[in-house]
Amino acid sequence: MLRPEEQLEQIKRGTEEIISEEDLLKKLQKSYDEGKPLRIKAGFDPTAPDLHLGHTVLIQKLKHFQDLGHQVIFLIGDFTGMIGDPTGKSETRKALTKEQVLANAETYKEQVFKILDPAKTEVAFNSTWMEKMNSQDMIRLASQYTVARMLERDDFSKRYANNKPISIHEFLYPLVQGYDSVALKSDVELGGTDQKFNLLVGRDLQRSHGQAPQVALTMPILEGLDGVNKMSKSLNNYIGIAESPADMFGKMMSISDDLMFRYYLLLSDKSLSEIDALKKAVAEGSRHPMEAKKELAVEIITRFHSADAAVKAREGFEKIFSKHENPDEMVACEAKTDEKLVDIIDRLKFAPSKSEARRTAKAGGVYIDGNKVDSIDITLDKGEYVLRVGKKNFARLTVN
RNA sequence: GGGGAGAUACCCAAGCGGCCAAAGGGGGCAGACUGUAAAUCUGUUGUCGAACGACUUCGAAGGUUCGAAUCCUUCUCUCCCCA
Repeated sequence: MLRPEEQLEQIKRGTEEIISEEDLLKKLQKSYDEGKPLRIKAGFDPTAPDLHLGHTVLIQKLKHFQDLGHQVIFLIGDFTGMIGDPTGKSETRKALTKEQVLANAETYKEQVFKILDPAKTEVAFNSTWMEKMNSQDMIRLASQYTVARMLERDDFSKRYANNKPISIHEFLYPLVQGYDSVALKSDVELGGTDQKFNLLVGRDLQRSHGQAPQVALTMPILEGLDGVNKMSKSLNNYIGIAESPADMFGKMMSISDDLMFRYYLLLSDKSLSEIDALKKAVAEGSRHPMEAKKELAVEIITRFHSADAAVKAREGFEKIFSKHENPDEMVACEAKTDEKLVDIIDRLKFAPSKSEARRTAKAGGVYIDGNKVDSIDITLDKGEYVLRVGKKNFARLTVN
């Protein structure tokens, strides 16, 4: 085991805030002296079954703890998922059904073990203890916090100020999450910066239950592909870790240069000094930003797929977008001479509706063998064609 | 419990009897320019239909009217003030 100071150095990398560093060092020291691993908790709301790079910022940090020999607890908030986390939301979330929550939790586990070692990870569900609580217990828990303190929370106070509804049950969310820390006797809890409030509630509740308060460690929130909003499935600005190498590569290349360095900082395994050097080289013009971006894409794809897949994704991308050639693999589609092009596009689901397909064509986004087609209310003669709709949709079309 | 305001398309937001498939902005999509960058500019943005057009949509259900997002009734939801 590494010495506490060295451990702290590794843990600190990339973190937003540690409350408090002093507490953490003490806990690390104690763990070191007694040879007892710390209990590291991170909770996940099972609303989104597909993990994306935004989630991995945190999971990577869990991995760091795991590699240092500490006990990682992957907490699935199946109970809280039925409440719906109000964090960062401008509106009340819809509650999930029990079935949805459990199904989502399964997919979660599968994906998270691409990063964490399943043998060294404790998986917990907060319904285990929450469902045993009766109404009295719940009220007792609720009595430990005040409305004024709840309203200190940024998203609550904003909603309150903007005349937006806040349901009472949303106040329970931070309390339950805090109580999870009591139930798990966690030493450290990890979360995004938006979780800071919830993590701190955990400290308070632990204290009032006679436990040493956990250290709250927050990680920065990863911006989505738009570079503004946080990466999330509902905003459709994410890169899913289960996505194909080609999709990952394409999405990675579409981010701005500024965002690329942000991604380097939070996602790459490169050391901080390497990243700084790269930034400098790009600023001086000795490195092309596109090259740096491709490298990052390759690194990420290698992590979730393989080095081989990453190289192939890069080659495929260069072929289509740099050399303007057709991709190696295209959807094959057969059609008859009397089938209209609109219907073929509709059948291939290259557009959400036929009207949309017509609009795309009118805007010049439909190509046959590289030539723009302005009307898609046409039929094709017998033969082989390459159909392209928009930037990404290609099909090998056989008309007979 | 009493009084007031409100619910419009993916989001914000105008419209307050026909000219409303519904202004404007954001976002999305496509094009130009590029590094599939970003920024900028242009077009477009309910569905079906080649097109004339037809159909569905302004919280929900009824009603008035030749005609309703707009008026009336009931209901659902939200916010504010007072208790």
